[in-house]
Amino acid sequence: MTIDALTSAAVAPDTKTRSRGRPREFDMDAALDAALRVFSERGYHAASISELTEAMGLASGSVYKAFKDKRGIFLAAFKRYRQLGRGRLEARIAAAKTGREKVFQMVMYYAELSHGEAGLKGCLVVGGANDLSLLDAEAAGHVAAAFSADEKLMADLIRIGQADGTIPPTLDADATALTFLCLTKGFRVIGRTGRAEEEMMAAAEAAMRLVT
Amino acid sequence: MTIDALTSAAVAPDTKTRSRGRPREFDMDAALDAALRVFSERGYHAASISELTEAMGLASGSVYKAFKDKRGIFLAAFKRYRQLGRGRLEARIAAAKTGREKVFQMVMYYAELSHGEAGLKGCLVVGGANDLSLLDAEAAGHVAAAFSADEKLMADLIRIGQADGTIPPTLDADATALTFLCLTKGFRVIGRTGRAEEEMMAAAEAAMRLVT
DNA sequence: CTAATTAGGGAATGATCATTTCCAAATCAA
DNA sequence: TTGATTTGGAAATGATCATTCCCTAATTAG
Repeated sequence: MTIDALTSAAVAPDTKTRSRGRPREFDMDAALDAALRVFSERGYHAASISELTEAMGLASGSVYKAFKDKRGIFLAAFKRYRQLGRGRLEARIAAAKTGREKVFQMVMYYAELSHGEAGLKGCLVVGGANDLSLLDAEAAGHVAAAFSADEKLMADLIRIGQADGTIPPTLDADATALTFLCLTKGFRVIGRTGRAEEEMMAAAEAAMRLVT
Repeated sequence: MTIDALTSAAVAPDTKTRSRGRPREFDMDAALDAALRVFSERGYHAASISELTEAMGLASGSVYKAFKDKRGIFLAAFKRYRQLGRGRLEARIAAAKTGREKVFQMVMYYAELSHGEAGLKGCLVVGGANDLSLLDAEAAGHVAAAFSADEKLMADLIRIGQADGTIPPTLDADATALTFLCLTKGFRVIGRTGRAEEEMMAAAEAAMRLVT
């Protein structure tokens, strides 16, 4: 599934095309960054429209011009969160040379997001899985797609390592990819309780035994 | 921290001592089981008092006689959830002979909770970490204590394995215990998206490389 | 038996929530 | 310029939420 498929019709407006009428004054990306922060820290249900609008620097009326409803804000913020995160992750992976090192960089990426203050603020995808999986089938689909994308990426990296000789060819790449997926999402859960950087780094290092 | 320390004063009443006045008619444990199901499936904030009281088979007035407030219901349900889960986990571990097998049983315990319908319903501790970590310091403390207890238990099991020769003595028991903790809580997150039993079992098997 | 106490439950209560309405301001099409 | 269109924003709206009140019922203490 592509990330473009994330936005359902009329949930969020076009960011670029010039249309008639008064032009939008606020920066959509900045507003979504603010919204995403509120949703991530407080969770979907505890994030009130007043908190969202205040963080976004907009009146509620303006928000409802730009988004269909609270769910629409969430879905748009979720899409942006995935795009930004995926970009940062891919840049790190590209800089690593071997398959094994790419796997390590992916694990480290999530470990580094999961300690200290950043860790306390949580992950929008993990939060979405908790808050919406049984209540919103479409949102649940986006969450599952985000997990699947990570799982597939990790499986690809493992196979690269198996091809270049840095990961044993005998291990089950798909099963190990799911193990790594659970591990990295678990980092984000444990990170919400406030963990030291050294602890998370050590856990990431220990995890590399999975591909040894 | 002991599990007894979970209940703050006046949050939930004594279950046993006979007092004056009309005796309680409902079964506290059954009511808490119902409440923890609602909290686990819907999350703390999406669980309304009406849903809770309906599931518990009580009127709202009766619930507020037995608990201080919604938070009190949650804390009592959380305490019961931990007690029940810990008991089941310890029974499984006790049945295993070697340290390595005890570790495997602990991983399998969480893997089995994380597939199919049970997996979709989520984990109250993981949900608590997501819903309350930044909003309720006391609840956050209970969540952190639950994680710490699992982490310590896992570290103990690894050391048993290192002592009986089933786990390499060279590996870092504490770091690996945290890795396993993240992994098992990640199981519960991924389980919310609906995973097949075979997938989760394979991921649990693959995870045993961490102690190989 | 009577008074005190506690539980059960349904009907208020007041706060907060998501959403809508309405009007002024800014742009485009003609 | 004029009209249509869209945004910004403050105030209103109606629903839902957690919580309290109040009355009845069941028990214990004396």
